Amino acid sequence: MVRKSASGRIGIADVAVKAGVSHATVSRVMNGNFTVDPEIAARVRAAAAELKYQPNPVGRSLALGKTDTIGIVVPDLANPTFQAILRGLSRAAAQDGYRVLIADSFEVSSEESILAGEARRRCDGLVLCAPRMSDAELEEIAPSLRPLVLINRTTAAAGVPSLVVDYGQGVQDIAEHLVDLGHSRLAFLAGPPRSASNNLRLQGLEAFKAAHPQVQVTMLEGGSDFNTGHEAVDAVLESGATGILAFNDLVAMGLMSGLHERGLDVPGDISVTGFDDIPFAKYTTPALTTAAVPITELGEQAWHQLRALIRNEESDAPGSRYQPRLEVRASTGPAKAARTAVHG
Amino acid sequence: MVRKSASGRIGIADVAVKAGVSHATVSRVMNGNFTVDPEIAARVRAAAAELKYQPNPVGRSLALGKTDTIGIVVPDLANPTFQAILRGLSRAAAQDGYRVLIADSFEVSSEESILAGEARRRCDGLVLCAPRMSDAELEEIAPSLRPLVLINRTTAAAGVPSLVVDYGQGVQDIAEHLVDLGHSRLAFLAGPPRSASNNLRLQGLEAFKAAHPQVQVTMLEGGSDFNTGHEAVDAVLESGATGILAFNDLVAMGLMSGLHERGLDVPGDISVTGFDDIPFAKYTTPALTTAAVPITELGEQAWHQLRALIRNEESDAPGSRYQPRLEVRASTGPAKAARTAVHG
DNA sequence: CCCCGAGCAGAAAACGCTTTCTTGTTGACC
DNA sequence: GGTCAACAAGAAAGCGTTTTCTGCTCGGGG
Repeated sequence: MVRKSASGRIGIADVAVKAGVSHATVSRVMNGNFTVDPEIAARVRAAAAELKYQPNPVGRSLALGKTDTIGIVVPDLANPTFQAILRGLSRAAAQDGYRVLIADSFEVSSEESILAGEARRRCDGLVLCAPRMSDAELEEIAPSLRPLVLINRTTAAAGVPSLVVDYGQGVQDIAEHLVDLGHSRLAFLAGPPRSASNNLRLQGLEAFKAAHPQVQVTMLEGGSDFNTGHEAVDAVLESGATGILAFNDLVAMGLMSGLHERGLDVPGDISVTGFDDIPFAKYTTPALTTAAVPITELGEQAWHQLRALIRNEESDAPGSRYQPRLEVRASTGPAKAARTAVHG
Repeated sequence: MVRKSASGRIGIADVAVKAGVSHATVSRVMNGNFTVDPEIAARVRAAAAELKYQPNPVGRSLALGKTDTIGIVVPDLANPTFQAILRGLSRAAAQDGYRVLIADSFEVSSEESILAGEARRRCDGLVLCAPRMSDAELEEIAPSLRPLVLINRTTAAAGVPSLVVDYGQGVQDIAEHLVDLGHSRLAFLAGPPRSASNNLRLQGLEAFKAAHPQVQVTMLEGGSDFNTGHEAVDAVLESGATGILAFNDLVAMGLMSGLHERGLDVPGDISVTGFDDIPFAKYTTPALTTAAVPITELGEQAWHQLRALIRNEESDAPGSRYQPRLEVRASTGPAKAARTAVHG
């Protein structure tokens, strides 16, 4: 009848009693300390096995000052981009014996720093994913969150590496591709206003416009999901553009679906591009031209940076920059003769 | 110069010293215990604020015997179904102040029980999502994992509620729908062999076949992702079926993409159905007919069941059963005249 | 034969918090 | 004015580990 007095669970004390040794010896055996007599060690191991003893990680964490857990804060777990990052992070961390705790801020930027703080205190490190908070706030709380790795955001705070995707370059590549196909009237379906990655895209487009003054680029309000694209059909048609750069693949899919409902052909009438190259992009009809971001790898790299920070506090990791790769598929094609605004 | 001797972080002791009171009093104040003189409480609060004191959750967890964290074990974080469950679970748990720790078994069923045990020990409860392990193994470890909630799996072990989706009924509904459209030759693109939900679908199809002996139903090997569907085009065409039930929406999308490449029209030549109604299903071209599973709600309900278990150990929650809802869209249509096997 | 170092295991402190137990003070009631 | 209840705050005991410190025993060398 194995039973622990208080908690109901069996602890190190039970094993110690059963093996007729002290707590300390049990601990030593469980941690592979070789300064224990082999015969006693065997007895302890036998007792532990018989009682199905499993060390309590909370007690262990308190004594060791580490939890073998990292946290990740994302603005929206429904977004495939963040899901992919989470997946890459989780997989990489698991290989080193770390688990991941997730915190979803639901795009409420005011909650972000509290959430991040709470998560950080339970973990050995934190990944802050595309935070929506202001630069000032980020810089202020960053030091208290270290070891910290940023994704798609940078900060002036010291010792905080960032992994950023060069959305500006990516969007320029896409625009160039459309121009090469003969499109001279483009439109950009923007993303969430607070998103740093959206700003990078806008900067990229400014650079593009400067280099191609003859191309007309219309800016349209937007968001980051299907509906944004689906509901933007009217605005897109009114713009008269023949080449549409959607904020991401989801928006592009929503847009294509809306265009299809109106009886318009992609890319015959209008060319559409996405961004991210989520797995679905290859299987839309027509397959989506997009800029591929090695997003799972980003999560993986985030772990590697964080691991370096956790292991030796002073590895001032530099962070790195990822170049999207243009992925030309069937949703873009040669421009028709110049169109004028079309309704419904 | 605020600095804690050992850990570098400031603890309850620092606040106590600064406020000129004992540790106990600080703890009482921080936990809203009203048996403290208001004036002293104010002093403590001021000290805590000035030092930016934040209680260490690990110490707290050890003392209280709870972590305010729950775990979820999924077979594959890349699967949109599990992502949606995770999202619903995380959101619901967050509203009650709980966080979630994720564990991905990467479809390695032998790792599952170890992973589950480790996760459970760090948490107050566990959600086991479509576990791939055997019934025997599940029943054996279930008691040690309680409070435990199962998703898409049941067990004879006591006090373990399950949330299951009636995939059998769903697949029958879809098949009926195709028959109503005049299809008499169907094919089922199966999912992963170890998946319990796949078995439920197969049982549903058996029931369907019994009720409709005149309908021919071909079984095809499969999987759960895009590629499965894309690579199944040949097998599908050889089967001569005009109505295809894909294991899930991903497989259906892969299949539609493959059919499109072969120049076949959906639903003109072949009708295709999915399962799950992931957000993408509405935006494929043609929009996908599928069986909608309230998957995010499933995650939410999982939390509610788990919460009941955590709060009063003896609330023997019954678990519940979810009925998929047929969602007819544009990927299914009237059958053409009977086709014979077509190649290439 | 005695002393000292090495080696091994138990005792105890530490990790940071909560909570019970204890003590000292105050106020009320007889 | 004395006794006792009520109460507020400090002391200390946990929670389950790890790890340092201490002490004991044994073997070897002087």
